[in-house]
Amino acid sequence: MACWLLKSEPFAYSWTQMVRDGTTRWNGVRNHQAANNLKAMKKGDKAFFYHSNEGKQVMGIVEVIKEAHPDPTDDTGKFVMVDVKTVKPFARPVTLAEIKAHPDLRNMAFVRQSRLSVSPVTAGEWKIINSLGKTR
DNA sequence: GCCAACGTTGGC
DNA sequence: GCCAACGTTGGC
Repeated sequence: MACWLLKSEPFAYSWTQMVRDGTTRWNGVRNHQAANNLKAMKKGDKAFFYHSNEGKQVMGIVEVIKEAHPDPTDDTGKFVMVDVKTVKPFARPVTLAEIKAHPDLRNMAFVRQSRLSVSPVTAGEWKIINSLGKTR
């Protein structure tokens, strides 16, 4: 199982809405590197749901339930989306400041490349953030 | 509100 | 095919 991090602006699509919806289509990605990450996702992969801008914290965990398929909101027909479902919220959101302050997390792909909206997470990073978020 | 990082566009 | 100009994202 691979792990990922999905970024969303709370004003565009918030964790609250994710929990309310239960499942959602992760559309709107228009960056090739992010799209390549979407294409690499397999059913059953897990991902952190991160609030960018307002919030700047990891809110919880979602799971890929449908692998990359065409994004109908893309006129060019080149970009894809995946479908995800809510798994569980963190008891305590993990902030960007905490991640940057942690020696084993400060080199995470999404910290180093802040504009990348879909990024890979290593098994070690996954474990640490889970324990910080008090899930298990 | 500012600015760094980075992607895209368009002139050559 | 290069690169300057410009736009966008996202942290501060």
